[in-house]
Amino acid sequence: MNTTTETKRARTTPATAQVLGAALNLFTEQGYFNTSIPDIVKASSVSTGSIYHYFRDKEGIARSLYNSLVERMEQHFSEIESTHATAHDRCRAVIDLLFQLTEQEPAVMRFMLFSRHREFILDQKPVCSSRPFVQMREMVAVGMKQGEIREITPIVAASSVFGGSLRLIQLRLDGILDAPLPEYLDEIWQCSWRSVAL
Amino acid sequence: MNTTTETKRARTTPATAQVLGAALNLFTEQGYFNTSIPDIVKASSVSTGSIYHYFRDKEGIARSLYNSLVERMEQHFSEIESTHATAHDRCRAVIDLLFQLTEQEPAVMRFMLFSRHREFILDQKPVCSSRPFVQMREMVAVGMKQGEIREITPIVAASSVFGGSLRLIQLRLDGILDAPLPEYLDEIWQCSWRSVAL
DNA sequence: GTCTATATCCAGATAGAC
DNA sequence: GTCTATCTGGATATAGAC
Repeated sequence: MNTTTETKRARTTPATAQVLGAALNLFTEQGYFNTSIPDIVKASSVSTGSIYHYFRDKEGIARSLYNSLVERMEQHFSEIESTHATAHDRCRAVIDLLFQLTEQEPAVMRFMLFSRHREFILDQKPVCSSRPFVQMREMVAVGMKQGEIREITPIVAASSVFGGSLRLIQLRLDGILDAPLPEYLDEIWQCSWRSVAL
Repeated sequence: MNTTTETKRARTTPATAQVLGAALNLFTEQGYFNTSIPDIVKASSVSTGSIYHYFRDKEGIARSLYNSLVERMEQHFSEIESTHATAHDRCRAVIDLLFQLTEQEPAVMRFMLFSRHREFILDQKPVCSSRPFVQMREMVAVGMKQGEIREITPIVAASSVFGGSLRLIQLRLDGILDAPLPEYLDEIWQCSWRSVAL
């Protein structure tokens, strides 16, 4: 499938998948710059030559990783938009998803949300401008138009709805929170929604 | 002043101040790892030899910078605690301060809040565990004990009170917000407080 | 396509005169 | 204390056999 109009991203072979997996772990555990190609070679069991065959350079690995994760998040959010009708339900579902993802794949969340991509991926826009974040802000904006959410500056509303949860995710990833995030979902959501509801 | 019990931090000479200033700008503009010692030499007009004389190594520059900024923030917050009596007033004052600092010294905020210190300063605890962040959580905890804030999990309350504002700071630093942060203070504070008030 | 061996570069760090 | 000149390691990236 999808053999036509290949969008200049590397195909997925077993080897590339291994490299991307190893890179994700190393990048999030030690940071991009503390991870050398030899490190990735060891962790992925793929040789230097093959790595450079699939990815133009080290940055290419990070770029490929980032793009695939953003795309995956986009699809999740679109799914949420199509299965939930109100801003209330959509935003809650987003937070629920992010909390679950954080527990199941902490490295993914760490890389997506808390890496400084612009320091190692050239010409990269800040994460906040990426499609998934735009989708989150749109959910809030729609909710405001439809009278679910108070009339305030849209970006302030969005920050208020998602800010607390994103903060909890960071605390969890930094080891400050002992309990799994889903345990806090009801409480934080109640706070978040109160902050913008009529 | 403070000549006794010097706390193993480098004294402040004109040269060290220049190095720290240059490093702060370079680290926040390009990132720590994209900044070389020669870069700092050029930007600070202090020679390699002197830099290594004052700071053990490159990491030492970052460490010194980080410690001095954390200490400064601590003092700001203690000042706020002693001049404001309620959690409501204290938390609002903290956000007010952070918003102003972001406008006046964006590099300081960028370095404090959004650098991955643990990737380049060894044995560094996550920022969220640093004294200023603890102070912020304490303000909320006290407010809860005194009945200003609903009885919920303390860390959730703190995340809800400060999460939206921290999010706005990030958006502002990433160039997503055009207007200076203080213009949003009233709105975001209203949201934040509603989220936890009785 | 995959591998090993190797070239090249430039970073961090030091030596030692002044 | 400050400087310039220099060393050294290890990183990214390539060459070229298989």
